[in-house]
Amino acid sequence: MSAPSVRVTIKDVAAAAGVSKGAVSLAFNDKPGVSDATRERIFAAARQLGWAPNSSARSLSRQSVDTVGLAICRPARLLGLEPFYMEFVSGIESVLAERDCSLLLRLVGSLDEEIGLQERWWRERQIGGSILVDFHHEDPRIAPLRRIGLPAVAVGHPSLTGGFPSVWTDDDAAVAEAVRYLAVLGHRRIAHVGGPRGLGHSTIRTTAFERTMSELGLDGGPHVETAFSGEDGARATRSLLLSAERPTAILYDNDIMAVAGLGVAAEMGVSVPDDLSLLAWDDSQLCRLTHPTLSAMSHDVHGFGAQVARVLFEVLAGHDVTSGPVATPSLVPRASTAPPPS
Amino acid sequence: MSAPSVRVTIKDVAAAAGVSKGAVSLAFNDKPGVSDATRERIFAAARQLGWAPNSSARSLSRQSVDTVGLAICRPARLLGLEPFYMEFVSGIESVLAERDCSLLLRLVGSLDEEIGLQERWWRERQIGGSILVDFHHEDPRIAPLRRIGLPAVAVGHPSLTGGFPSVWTDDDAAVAEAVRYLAVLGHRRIAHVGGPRGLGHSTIRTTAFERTMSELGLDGGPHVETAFSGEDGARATRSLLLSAERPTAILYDNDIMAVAGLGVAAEMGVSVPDDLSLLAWDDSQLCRLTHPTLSAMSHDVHGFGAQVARVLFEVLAGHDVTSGPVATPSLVPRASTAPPPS
DNA sequence: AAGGAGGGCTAGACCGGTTCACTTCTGTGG
DNA sequence: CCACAGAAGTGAACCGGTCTAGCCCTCCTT
Repeated sequence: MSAPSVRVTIKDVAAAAGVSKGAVSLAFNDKPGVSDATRERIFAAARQLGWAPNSSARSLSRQSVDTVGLAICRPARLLGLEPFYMEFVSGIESVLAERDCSLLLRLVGSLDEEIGLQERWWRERQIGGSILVDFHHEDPRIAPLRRIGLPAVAVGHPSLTGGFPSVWTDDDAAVAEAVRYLAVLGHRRIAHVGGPRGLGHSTIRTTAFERTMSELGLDGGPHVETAFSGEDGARATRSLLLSAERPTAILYDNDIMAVAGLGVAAEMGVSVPDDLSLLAWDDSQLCRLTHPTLSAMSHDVHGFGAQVARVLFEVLAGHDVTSGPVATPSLVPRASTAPPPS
Repeated sequence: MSAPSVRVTIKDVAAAAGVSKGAVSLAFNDKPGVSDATRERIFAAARQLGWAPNSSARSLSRQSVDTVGLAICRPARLLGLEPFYMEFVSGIESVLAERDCSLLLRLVGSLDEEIGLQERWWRERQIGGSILVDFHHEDPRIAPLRRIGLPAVAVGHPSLTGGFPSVWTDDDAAVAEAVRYLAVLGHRRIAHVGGPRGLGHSTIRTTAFERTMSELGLDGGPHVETAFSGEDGARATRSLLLSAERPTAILYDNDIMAVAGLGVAAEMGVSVPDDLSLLAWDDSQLCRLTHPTLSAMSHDVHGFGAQVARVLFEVLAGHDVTSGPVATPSLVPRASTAPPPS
């Protein structure tokens, strides 16, 4: 009664259908060379035996794999908190699934570890290509991974991705929109709680922040670097609120830090949005659950992931790749932003 | 200059080292039959050619795969929010990585879709085994997956997992602890915001809640069913706070709903913890970021994932499996719980 | 009726490893 | 000096598919 542990192979199906292995292969790959009647007979036999082609054998002989890799390099405790990645992964998968492809996911502790992993994956032909995320300045992954010829698509601005075809969000424009919005509300002392300087998109956002501030004739607002954790966001907010030139608005680089900022404001008796406006990035459900609800720069992370996957398939198909930005994050005003106290 | 797209195989390495394919295989698998000197020569040749064994070829001839599957069935938007899964996955991977194993992750939309996926994975020999999560009552996955003989470990109480070896947390005991704690503080009207009834561990918690309440001689506190989303948590909290018999304490089944509950209390001018105590489940960083900080039932999710992976390896090795619970979640009191108003 | 085209199908090489039966060589005990 | 054990290494079969060259047949053309 237990599982028939006999391994059923293409040969068994062929025998059952009274044809050769080759015919079965043709039928299962939708290729011409078998009549409709035979094809049906083959499918029936396969169904009855519960056979599906062995994927190792298939990729061995096809010389190709239908798996793509994704390594994410952040401490797990942080990752769990950022809704971004799960949503991103689900976008990737929505496209992979259409093509019967799988995603090999790995959380790594450092970029060097990632380099080793990607190299191994590629050399062992475990993956057909990879998605590279979180680019740093002068990213150390670029040289070795290009050298081994790993087909990949990079998530990040082309200025960071060292020649890999890439997909990115126009953070520069989005930051500008965020800052201008706060300025229009009347804020003049605007602070920015950003990510670590090494991380490419953090730098882009920080630069955009400073540029926009000076374009608006506002003295460069204070900028604090963090590692994206909630604790960091709380610490940064606390120190900003205690500073002599206390800002009237704070722009955060993710939503978890903004939530933390809201907590700190409450703790210090600073009223949001009356005394202080907060603006989050990476809008997630979280921003709608707090009181007051958080205004945020929102974007379609699921669609972002899907687009990345689509471009990867272009790369794998050997097509000319269409690097390009996805839709720019746009402002969703909620209850955490208002004119500054007069 | 571009990547030397020549495929280097074991034959090339053998030639370079002046031995046969077999010798290279022995060397790379740490098997006796080659001298230390030869072994070194082989490694040197491999290193120089940048060779690593092709994983498809290897699993084809070994008749085994070093990949395990995990399908998670929840809407992506929800998933992103629950820190639980990322942390859980990272725990799984910490064990897989030690054994050079990979995780195939897929987000699915329904249990039926998962059944199809797991069957395909297994029949195509893409995975050597699987991790099954989120068991429902009379879970429809059990019968078909047992029938095809998929080696798997289940995450959930044995009463739910239909004979699959399993790992679980003792939610019953944890709920009892939570309720008793609130009772000791003096609360008598305690409410429970739980998950959907179909979901196994939700039912266990709900039952435990009701049992403990009656053991303590408290009239069965109101229980609300939700789908685990923040919006659900907000809605549930709102209706509880508006009810005639307004509870003085609420126990939530995850942390995101507790955060939402906190927002609703603030919005309605109900002071936490003075007028209302809140207790969260699945303690994450989030619980420390709000104001007030959230008391929670905390457990080591990373370790949970790791233990699940270890048991899966037992299963794969054909050993007798050691099903068993992991450490029971324990209460971490913070600022959201206090005695009820007198 | 001969020649050609093309559909349907098969045999067998091949993908890149692992493994097993077997050979060769070296040292060892009787 | 021979028998024998064990270590080192080889050659070929095998894993389960894909794919190409080629065979047979039917139908069409002239």
